[in-house]
Amino acid sequence: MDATLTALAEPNRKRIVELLREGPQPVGEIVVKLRLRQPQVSKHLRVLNDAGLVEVHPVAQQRYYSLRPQAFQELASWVESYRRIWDERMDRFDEVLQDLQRKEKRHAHN
Amino acid sequence: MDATLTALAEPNRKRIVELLREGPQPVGEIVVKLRLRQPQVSKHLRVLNDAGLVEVHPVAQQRYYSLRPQAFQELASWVESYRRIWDERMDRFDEVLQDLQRKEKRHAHN
DNA sequence: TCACAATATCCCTTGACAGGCATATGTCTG
DNA sequence: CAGACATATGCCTGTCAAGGGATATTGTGA
Repeated sequence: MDATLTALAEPNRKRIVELLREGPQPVGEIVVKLRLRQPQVSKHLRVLNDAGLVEVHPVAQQRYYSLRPQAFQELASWVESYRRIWDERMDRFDEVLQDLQRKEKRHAHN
Repeated sequence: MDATLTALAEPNRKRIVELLREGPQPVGEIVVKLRLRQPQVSKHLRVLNDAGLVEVHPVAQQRYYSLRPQAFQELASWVESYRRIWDERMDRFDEVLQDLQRKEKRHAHN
């Protein structure tokens, strides 16, 4: 999860991921489409691979990279774990805060 | 979204966010609970704030920080936009790949 | 107004990491 | 096996951002 976020935080890496939504692509195609240098693309793919975000399918001398669904599922559930923050009593927290503020204000006036 | 990911990529910042799940907390409490130095916590909170991940409620001389639901909603929908990657025909891509591989293999044998 | 508490900002140093480029590795074809 | 093609790795450099520590800022109570 940590690795996932770090990997996605890099702009070009995120671009690669977005591009891979269209389907598996060989390195050379990513290079052309994103107008990056081949070595950097390879390096970024390495990071993405280590983070489990992509996987490789060698075809002839090309290597097709594709998104690993599992990684996104995990990311999704992590974010989902915050759903109660806004679904459930987010307003409860607000109440508590307003209470605090009122209390302080009264206190200041004494 | 970009800022969101960058903000969450930093380990201590992610810790702060996780801590804030328990509810709004003043800076000093975060300092104690996470055993970080106060200036760094303030700096991280600044980044989180700029990214729209948290918001501030001043109470007396303290400043309560809390999570901003909206930021997490947006993050959630971004991740959700990848759902088709694993929900829908992820296998279609696999088929395509296997086709490619078969084709190449046959070609190699000619 | 003064002293204090809570927090923010500034400056500095250091480490991590991305880009650029040369080159290594691996794979196919003839 | 040679040569070409696709991709990966190594080394170097510059940049950026996080941590440390001192200090500024702001609000609060007496």
